[in-house]
Amino acid sequence: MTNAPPTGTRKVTRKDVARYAGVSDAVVSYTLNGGAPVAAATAARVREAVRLLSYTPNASARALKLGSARLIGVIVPDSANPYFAELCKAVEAAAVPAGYAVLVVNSNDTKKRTLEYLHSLASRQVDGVLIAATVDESDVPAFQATGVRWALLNHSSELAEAFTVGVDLEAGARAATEHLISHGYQTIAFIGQARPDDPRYLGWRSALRAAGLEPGPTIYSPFTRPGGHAAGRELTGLRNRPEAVFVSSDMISIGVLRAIHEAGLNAPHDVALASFDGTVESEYSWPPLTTVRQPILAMGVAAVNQLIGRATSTSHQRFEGELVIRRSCGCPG
Amino acid sequence: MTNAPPTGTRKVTRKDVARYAGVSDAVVSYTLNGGAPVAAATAARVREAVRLLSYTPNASARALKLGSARLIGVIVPDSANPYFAELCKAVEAAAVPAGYAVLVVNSNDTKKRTLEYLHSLASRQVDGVLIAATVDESDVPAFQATGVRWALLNHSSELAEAFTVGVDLEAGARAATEHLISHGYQTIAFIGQARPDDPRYLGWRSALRAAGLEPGPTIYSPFTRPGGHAAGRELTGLRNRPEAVFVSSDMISIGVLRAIHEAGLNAPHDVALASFDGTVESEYSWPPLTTVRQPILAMGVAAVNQLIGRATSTSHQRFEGELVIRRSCGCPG
DNA sequence: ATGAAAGCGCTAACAT
DNA sequence: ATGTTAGCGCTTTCAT
Repeated sequence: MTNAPPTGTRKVTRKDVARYAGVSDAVVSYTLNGGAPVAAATAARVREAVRLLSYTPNASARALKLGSARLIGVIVPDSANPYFAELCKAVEAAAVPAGYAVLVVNSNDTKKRTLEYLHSLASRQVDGVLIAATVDESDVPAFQATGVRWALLNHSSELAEAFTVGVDLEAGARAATEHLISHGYQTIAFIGQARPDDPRYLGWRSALRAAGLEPGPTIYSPFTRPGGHAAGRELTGLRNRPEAVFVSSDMISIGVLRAIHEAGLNAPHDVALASFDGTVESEYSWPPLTTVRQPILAMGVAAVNQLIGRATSTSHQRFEGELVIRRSCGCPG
Repeated sequence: MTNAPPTGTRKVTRKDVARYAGVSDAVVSYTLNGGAPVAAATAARVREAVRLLSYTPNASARALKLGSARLIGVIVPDSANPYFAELCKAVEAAAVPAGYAVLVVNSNDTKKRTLEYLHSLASRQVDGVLIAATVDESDVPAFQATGVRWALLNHSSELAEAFTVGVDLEAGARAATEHLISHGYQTIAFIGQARPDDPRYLGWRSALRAAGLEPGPTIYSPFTRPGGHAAGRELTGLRNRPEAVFVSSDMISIGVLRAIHEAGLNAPHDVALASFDGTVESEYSWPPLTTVRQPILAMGVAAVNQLIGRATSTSHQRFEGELVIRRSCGCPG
């Protein structure tokens, strides 16, 4: 049993509606899209015909004529990652009310696929694409060459020739680390991209420095649960285990937490955590994570508006994260 | 700074390529789509022109001509729910290699939005839509009326006039409950949709009956983390707390686990759990969940094939879940 | 207020 | 092997 359209049923077009309502094709269009004034009685007849024939406008024809498919594309590394999943929903929440559909594709974090998808989206006459994948200056020319409007989502810094929206990673990391410091922990580790060009790393460093504390150990981790798990094992295996750790993402934290439990340790008692992102999972881990929540919805809305609305005046729109205190840092909460 | 296409640049069409390569429009089409044999030298010239002009075919025009946008739609209740997020990725994994893009929309579990989206997808000339939302017989006529091909994903039983794919929920629940029984637990509760038309409920019931055990308490929960949390509080508050519980989804389990921790209890020691779905999160909770893993990828592939390939002979394609043993049931694992 | 008709970019039937 | 052309369903300019 399959659901092919009943055989013999020709697709009903605008022309059928026009004939049925006794008007010209143009009037149907006017009635439906308000392109010109239509007499009330005529409009009613048209609408009735639409209903009766269950007419569905052909969006492809419309897109061809208009050069816009009322579609916006989103390129993410992994749509199943909760952070990106939430981001995509935010984009959808902003786009749908404005009459746009959202087409999400997975780059798996490869530049090659990102560019391929950008082309494929362009060919679909998208009105713009939001790129939430790792991107640097060297990618810009290729993006420009596609001719589509695009903007960078989840990008924390300015980028020449690009519109970007993202959270202030450094300030967030600093706030989280300061909170850890306020608990009195003397040695505070870092997990994530431990490089001086990573804003979270910088934030952690600067909070420590400001407090006159030596930086604790740094452990590299990709932004994945298994990556966090491995990093967590490294952490728990340390000869001088730090009292606390700033972790660069919730995803990583989830993995770290697993390693802590497996080692028979207790968080925050044996090692306290502060995390980053504020995804739902951070609320349901054990212990619940103290984390810097990104204003995901607001960022999605801003990005969509940049794409479909009039451009705002700034090239980079920076949002502030909000430290949400839960138990992993040692607070009673 | 915005990324509008450089002003004054007209979009390059097939005709430009043809002129540049010194051939007719048709030959460009033949070269690109293999509609007819083309001399090697000519083909090379065309391809060169394509490259030089960075020509991107207009998918809307193609879709209009062909009546197919090489697009498949997916309607889910919530794309940020890990189970559905993984399902969507599975669909994408099957669709993209076949040359189809995937457009995912959120119904928020309302019939109204499901139907609206079905229409909107139909108007976009999708080649089919996969519906992974709660659907019953009464919805079928309206779906049929849209004229699009559709199939039900995540639907565990037959449905007249529909093609469905889903896991054997009852068998899965039975296996999970049997495993709990094998641990020697005497009283085993149920959390989920505690109604005799829910296959998981039935599976739990029948395992208990077969073992000669009285059914433990049943607690209702929607398939969400907060729902599970509330159910978990109820569970931990019970005068005679059951020794174990079968939970209808990982999402719910995550919430239950939080309640267990908050009550100062220990799983599996104080209450053992077996769950359902096998999402990634089940592997990273504490304790990791013993759960019935659904073959998500295989189901996504099957559904896509049904939509775009030749129909298989069956109307319902049933998959078996696989019990994966972790710690929440009391196993050392 | 309504109609006629051009044309968006593409494919494919038909002709050569 | 290649060219010509009709037409997919729609919007919109220009007439009326």
